[in-house]
Amino acid sequence: MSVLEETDLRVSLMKVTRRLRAEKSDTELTDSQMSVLAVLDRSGPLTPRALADFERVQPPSMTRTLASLDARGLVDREPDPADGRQIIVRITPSGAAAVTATRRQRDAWLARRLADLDPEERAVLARASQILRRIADS
Amino acid sequence: MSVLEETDLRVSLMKVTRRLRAEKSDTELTDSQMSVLAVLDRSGPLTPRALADFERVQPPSMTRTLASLDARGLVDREPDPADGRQIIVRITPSGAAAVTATRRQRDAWLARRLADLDPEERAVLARASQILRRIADS
DNA sequence: GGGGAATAGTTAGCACGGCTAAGCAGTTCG
DNA sequence: CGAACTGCTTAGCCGTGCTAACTATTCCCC
Repeated sequence: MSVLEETDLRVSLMKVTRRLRAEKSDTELTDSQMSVLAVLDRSGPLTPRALADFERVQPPSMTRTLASLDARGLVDREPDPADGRQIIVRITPSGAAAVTATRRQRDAWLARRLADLDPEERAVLARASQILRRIADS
Repeated sequence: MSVLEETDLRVSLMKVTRRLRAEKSDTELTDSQMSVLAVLDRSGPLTPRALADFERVQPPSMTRTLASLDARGLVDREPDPADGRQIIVRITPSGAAAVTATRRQRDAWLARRLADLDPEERAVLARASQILRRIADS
């Protein structure tokens, strides 16, 4: 078995991610917008601070992303009745629909590439996906 | 065996790449600047057009990135003696040093994570690296 | 050889999303 | 009560993606 070189893996990761990132269309949400919506869709209502921490972003950056999502009606922002400093961000039905639509569009490029692989290679990527997730969260 | 979902793989890739990107050296090179320098370091002098195509970016974006690298003395831009329309971009010794420094730092972060894996997991990532490279180049 | 088409690079201007600094409102606690 | 802390926002800088439009040069075909 080949030796795993950090540089090789890193370059592969960045290259394929750059390709993925390039696969956008006009109607599509940006990376950060999509990512925030996906978190809200999966985890339920959160505060801006919690979202910023999760995305490893500073609070002002999250404010801007949320303002943009709010303006498009994809999220709601309501004051927290229990703590006047906090805001509760909630995904709207329209936002949830956008998550689904955008995800589908985004996955299309990758799905086409995966379709060209043989089952064993797909299995490798499935396992790698889990391992990389663990690394990213560490 | 788990099913490979495009979304899972895509999110894993983007998450870990985001973490990697955060590991920049003190020289404060951005991802795109670093990427261009790395290409020049590996492939030798290139034209802006060639760099733009390689990075899958429009020429004006590359112009700006190159201007910034030029201003920092990390690349040189000289007219092509053979074709008056073209420019030849060349990495400087200082630019090559920046590549090495950043690469070392990013590899270090990843190397620490890989060290926590067992050999079988590392083998999976080694194979995935090759598969992803092929996908990125497709 | 001359003239239009194509190519290379740039400039201008917009959008977006990182960041820090600073400010305001609300909460906590000595 | 008042000072310190927390949560969010605003203001403003920067990098980098884009398109449109411009200049300069080269190519190619009549």
